[in-house]
Amino acid sequence: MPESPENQRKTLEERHQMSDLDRLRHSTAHVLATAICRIWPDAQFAAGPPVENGFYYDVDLEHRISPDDFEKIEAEMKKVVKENQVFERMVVTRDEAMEMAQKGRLAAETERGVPSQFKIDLLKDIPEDEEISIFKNGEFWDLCAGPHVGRTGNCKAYKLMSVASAFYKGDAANPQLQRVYGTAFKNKTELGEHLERLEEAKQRDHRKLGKELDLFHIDEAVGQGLVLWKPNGAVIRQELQNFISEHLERQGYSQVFTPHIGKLDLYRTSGHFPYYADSQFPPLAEREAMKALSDEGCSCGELSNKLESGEVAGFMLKPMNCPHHIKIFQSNHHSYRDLPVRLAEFGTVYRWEQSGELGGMTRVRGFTQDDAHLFCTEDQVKEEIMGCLELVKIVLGTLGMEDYRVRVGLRDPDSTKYVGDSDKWDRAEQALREAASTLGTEFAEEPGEAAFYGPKIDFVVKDVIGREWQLGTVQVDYNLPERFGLEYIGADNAPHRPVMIHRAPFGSMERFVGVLIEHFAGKFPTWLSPEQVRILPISEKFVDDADVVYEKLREAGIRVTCDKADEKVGAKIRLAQLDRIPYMLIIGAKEQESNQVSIRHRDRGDEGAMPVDEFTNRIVDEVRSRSL
RNA sequence: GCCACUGUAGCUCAGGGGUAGAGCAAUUCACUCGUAAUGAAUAGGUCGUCGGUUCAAUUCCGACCAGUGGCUCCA
Repeated sequence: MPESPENQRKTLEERHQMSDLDRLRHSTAHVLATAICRIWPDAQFAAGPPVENGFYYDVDLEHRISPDDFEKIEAEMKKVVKENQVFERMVVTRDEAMEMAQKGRLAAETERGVPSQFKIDLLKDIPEDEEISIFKNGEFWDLCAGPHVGRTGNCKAYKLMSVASAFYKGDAANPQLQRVYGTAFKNKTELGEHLERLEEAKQRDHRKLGKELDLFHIDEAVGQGLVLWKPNGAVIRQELQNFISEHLERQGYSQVFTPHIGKLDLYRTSGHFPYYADSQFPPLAEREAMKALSDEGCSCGELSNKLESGEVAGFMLKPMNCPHHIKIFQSNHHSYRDLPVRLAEFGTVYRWEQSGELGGMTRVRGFTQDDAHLFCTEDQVKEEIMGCLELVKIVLGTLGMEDYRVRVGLRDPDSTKYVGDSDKWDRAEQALREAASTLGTEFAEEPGEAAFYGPKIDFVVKDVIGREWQLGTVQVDYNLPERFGLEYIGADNAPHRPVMIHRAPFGSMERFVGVLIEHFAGKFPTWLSPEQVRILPISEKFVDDADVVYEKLREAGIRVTCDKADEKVGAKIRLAQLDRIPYMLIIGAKEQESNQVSIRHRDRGDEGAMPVDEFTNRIVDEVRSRSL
């Protein structure tokens, strides 16, 4: 997500409000720097702030730090901590600070032949009226606004986590530094708990579970970021789509289907080509045009120019569904009485994400949005948005995802990059605000976060590693109706321009299911479980009885299998547990005699025996009500 | 796209200049079993791809592809 508060300069006052834990982490960053500088005296340090769960320090260094070095660095840090150096604040003038930096004395233990280059640069960024301070711990002096803990001895529970690279000041034009991440806590117990949480999080990583539970596969031969939904994953997706579709029907949506490609001209009209060409798959040129051009000896570069200028016709994999839906809307005349028109589609789109950004199902190159476009009058905007939010609320509520953040993205008052007149914006922003306040959840208004074509509401959830993912979104759009010249006839018998609303409660099926896997740690509620019941006959003698039960459940529409393997029941249970199957039905001599099944639930354990019909009713009910 | 690390059996991983090894899974056989692993046998791999160095490369080097952690980006 784009927010990067650490890049924004904090005022001294803000810094002094730093929490005790952040203070400790920041001091630990200095301890880290001290250690690195003892081991590699040529180290040039940039910034070393506290971050969520820890801290980092950016350093430029000949030696490439690897995790193998951590032991050595931590050992040196331990010495610094043991020395129990006092963190001493010293106020200096700008000139004095600059002199130290020139001598290489900053972020170092001695003067060096080379200047402390990044510190010089950072010094230049300090506002004229701000006090400049140096923090010293032992011989390690650093340009630093603080604040710090009293002594290095306070930093006793820390661990280096990873080393990565980062552009200096987050600008891709700047050189890359080595960023050493660490975590630090008040004491070893809290550190241990944190590390344990991380370990648990790793266990529920959707990439790991996706493989173990056979949900999806990404194959090199198919392509990066292109998800293959395996049978188990497809069940989950289909159930979710059915669930949404039910609610779409209730809310008066019409479902449509559209192709995966469209003519370049369509995207010229929408403004996506060639303006956003970098984030799209390259265009598909028509075969005859390609042949004619290659006969002329036209190069690839020329071809792409011709595609761009429109001299050569071509198609594009759709990066979004809007233009197709717009064309459906435009294929009829519309009276104000028809509005709102709500067109919904599970539409697959393709975007050329940078390769380094791809990962699992949460960031992919082809994905299916649970998309819809609403065409309505200005007056209907608020009500329609409320309808959209209602849907998001139902969806997240049904899945027990209560831990989300709502962002209302408004326009940046200073900017002129927005389309549409400001009256409309004011009204739309107000409508969003009012709609959001009906959610019953706190929401944050974020000026500047609006799209250029309209304000929006986003739902953001955190994954297990603490990364935030935008899922559902509701966006008002003034741009596309304008570009495509959309119209409806009003009560005054004159043409009017409708407002368009984009909305996707899940965002994308891929990302949503990825987040859902982690949310449930693979233990999907029964209605979503690919396999809802597994029958476990105790021995070969009972497979006939198992078959009878199997047929009954199948007829009731339950996804059931029977484990006829030549194994002990303990082993079968273990397997079923690992597969996160909600219900195990055990059938042996006892059950045969009493004509019952013994039920074991993956979390609740042995639930005793009951007649098959009773169990069937129970589970059918559980599935129908989509209970958690 | 950038930096770093990684790529060995279906999965998890060990090994290492002289054409490869474990556990689980798979297959077969025996056992007919009561709430998280019965035992035995068998089979399974151009060691990511392509080049280079070498008498010899899976091992060393390079490029590419892919994954992971970050950075940048995300209409």
